[in-house]
Amino acid sequence: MTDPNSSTERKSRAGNLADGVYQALRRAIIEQALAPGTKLPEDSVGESFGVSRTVVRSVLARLTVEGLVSQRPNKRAEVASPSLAEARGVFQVRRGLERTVIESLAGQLTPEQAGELRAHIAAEEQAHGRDGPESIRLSGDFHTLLASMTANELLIRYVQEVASRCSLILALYGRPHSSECSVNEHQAIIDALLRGDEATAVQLMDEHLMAVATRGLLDLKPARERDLKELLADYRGRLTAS
Amino acid sequence: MTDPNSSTERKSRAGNLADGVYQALRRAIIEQALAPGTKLPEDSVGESFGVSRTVVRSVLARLTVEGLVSQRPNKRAEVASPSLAEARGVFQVRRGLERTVIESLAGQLTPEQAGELRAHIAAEEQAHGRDGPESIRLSGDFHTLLASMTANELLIRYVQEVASRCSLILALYGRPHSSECSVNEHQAIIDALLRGDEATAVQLMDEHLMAVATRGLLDLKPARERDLKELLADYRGRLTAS
DNA sequence: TATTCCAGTAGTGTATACTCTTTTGCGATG
DNA sequence: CATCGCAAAAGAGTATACACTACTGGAATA
Repeated sequence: MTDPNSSTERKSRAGNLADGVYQALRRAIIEQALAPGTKLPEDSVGESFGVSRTVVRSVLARLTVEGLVSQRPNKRAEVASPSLAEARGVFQVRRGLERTVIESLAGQLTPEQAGELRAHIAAEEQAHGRDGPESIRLSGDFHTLLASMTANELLIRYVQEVASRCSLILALYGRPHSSECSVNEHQAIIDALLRGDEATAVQLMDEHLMAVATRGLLDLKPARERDLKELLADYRGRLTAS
Repeated sequence: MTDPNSSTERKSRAGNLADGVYQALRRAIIEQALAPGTKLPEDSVGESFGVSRTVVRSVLARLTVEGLVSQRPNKRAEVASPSLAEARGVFQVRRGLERTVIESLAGQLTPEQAGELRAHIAAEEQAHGRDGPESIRLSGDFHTLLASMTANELLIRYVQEVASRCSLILALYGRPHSSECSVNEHQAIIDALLRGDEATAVQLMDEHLMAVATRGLLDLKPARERDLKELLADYRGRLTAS
């Protein structure tokens, strides 16, 4: 073992290290700690988390499938930087997917689920001021929370995936805090949903996503260069974090 | 190397063995050479293709993501056997996805693309009689062909994925040759598409998918037991096949 | 000085070795 | 005869070793 146990990482009986590293790396990318284009050599990432290349390799493969990392044969993996064309494609798919979510949820929500949604919105409002990674994540989580209520495994996975990709896209092309302004829109959507007004809900969601897409379109990012290990330092340790 | 070169496998300069094995295994599953529930131990599969567990591992991971294989920690991987609930979920997602495909294609097809589609339909009619794996595959390929014309990478991937899953599902729950009867439906869809009649095309596609879904609902499959390596024998060799 | 070539280095692709978990088969025991 | 337990075998999780590819920088050359 390269590094028996460092700081706070202690996952009862390890089963798969991969999952932990996956979560951490994924968050690091989505929360924009790792800018698009950042190189991710297998060894370096492995050292950062204290695992071998084998593990990192599988994680990178997974993230590649999800479009957060791009990998070409014999080349170092890097944080993906989707083109504008790809970005448009992702948003188009997302609209279709979330339409499906709405359709299967309209008028079907239990009171508990309604409560969960309201609580989430409250949290979003709370984090409204701060522009930290928190706010970015919460905004995306609204959509995955909604999706998770469909109990449709595949739909959930797909929505998660497009939501992740969108975070990355907004990081690349979006204005600094473009995500914040959508809290009311979220609110309006669940209102329609709870009324059972499917048509309106579908339309609101569609408009919301269009708005999010068009809100992000400028800003090329200066993207300060920092050391990879330093950037990842915050993400080891909490391997099972939220 | 365990097995330097066996029979016809010669991929110029190998780059990634994984891709070849992936294609082969995927086809084996989709064409129902490997029945749902078939165990896929890493070593055995590796021996079948003359590659190491490392490679097989990555392939299985990939197929797991795509829902063709299911893997639980410390358990042997096996060909997935989705539940009816999951099956329904897949079809629901598929409908949403293909709706998006139609929407972005209506009235946008070039003459060449139209020709390609017609050619495909012709091939489907040709294979109509034989119930071989050929027919199963062609039927699914219609949808992926259509998707590929959107030039939306993500949409293409998702459609491919759901189409694969659906093949598996029909293998599990469908009647023997349920896929054949849909050639006319395919025809009607591209007709509407070429006319630029988006609304009709969307509706036809939706009905088509509903029909495919409901056509498959009975038959639990006897599933003859055969030796894994024997089953896979046909699939090695042609690592870059169509 | 600019350019080409080559060696050294960094990094991926693949195989294999080792450890730990799960399964399996068989003998002891009720 | 059933079943419980345990040891051997099978298999997954992980690390590492080695081979091959791609990048880098500098020396030799024009």
